[in-house]
Amino acid sequence: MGIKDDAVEVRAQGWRTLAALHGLIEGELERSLQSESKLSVVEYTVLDALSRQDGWHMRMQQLARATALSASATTRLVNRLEDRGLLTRILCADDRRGIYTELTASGVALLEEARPVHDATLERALAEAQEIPELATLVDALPRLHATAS
Amino acid sequence: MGIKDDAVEVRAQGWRTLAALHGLIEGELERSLQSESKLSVVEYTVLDALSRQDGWHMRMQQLARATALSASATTRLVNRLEDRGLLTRILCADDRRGIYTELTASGVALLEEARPVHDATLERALAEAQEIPELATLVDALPRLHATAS
DNA sequence: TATTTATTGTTGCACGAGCGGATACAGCGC
DNA sequence: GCGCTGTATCCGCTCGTGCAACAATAAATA
Repeated sequence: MGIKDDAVEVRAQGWRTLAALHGLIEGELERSLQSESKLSVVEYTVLDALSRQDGWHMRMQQLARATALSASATTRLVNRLEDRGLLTRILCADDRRGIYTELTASGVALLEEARPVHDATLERALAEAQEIPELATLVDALPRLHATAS
Repeated sequence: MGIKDDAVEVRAQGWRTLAALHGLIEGELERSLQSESKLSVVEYTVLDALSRQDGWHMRMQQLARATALSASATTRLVNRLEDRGLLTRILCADDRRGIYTELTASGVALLEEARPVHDATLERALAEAQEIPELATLVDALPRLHATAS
């Protein structure tokens, strides 16, 4: 086993840990968001991303990248949310091929209702993960990624 | 914004980063494994997990936990792999309710063919992620999770 | 200016995977 | 015998994919 093989194995193990933690958290978020706010994790992600965007709007492609979805899945996702009145489509003034998606008032309201649920679940899931030896170190590392500028 | 609110926001941001990196890596793995070995990421995960297991066998429930899948999804997943001759089911001798899944020779062969593809893709995906500022710190942190005992 | 080419987004389709719930049954421990 | 656990199977549902066709607009080029 040379240094090179080690690197491969270290990467693989890191990936397994990442995937395991991701699966755990996503599972819990899915359950709580679904039962409390009738939102899937992706849907929450969209609303949240929009709310953190300047002017609360985003183009379809940005959205597709932010959610790691295909173009058609993104269209349908936005359709679902639009049907529920949580966001609207707006034509870009500058590039009229483009379409902005923008939160509506009730979208903002639902998001603000869901956010505490999301945050609490996240906290709980991370706490659980910390009890699992393989995941604990990653859990510890997460908050250090974006050190708060004191 | 007190200390408490900061913690919430730091967790949320950590989770977004984790999810983004996970999505990126999984997407690339999915494409390369699918095209090179006709395996999905979950399927590869199962084969890999089995290969790293003492005696190369695992019970359905362990598998369900390892893949973050439901019981019924696990059954179907194992069915698919069994139909392709990559693993077999074996009754537990001690607890005859339980079922062990075990790699077959051709399962091992396929895994060994797929592993380099997997590892190379993982390396490439991580390199790509490192180019993305929001993800770079997490990418850097990953290999440090399981420090090689020198 | 007129014509081509590229980009952005939508839609329809066939297909596959996962889910929860219900059901069934065998084997375990008491 | 009884209740619990481990597994399989079936159902209807949702959501994802890739692909191809299409419209509208922008950009490039002749």
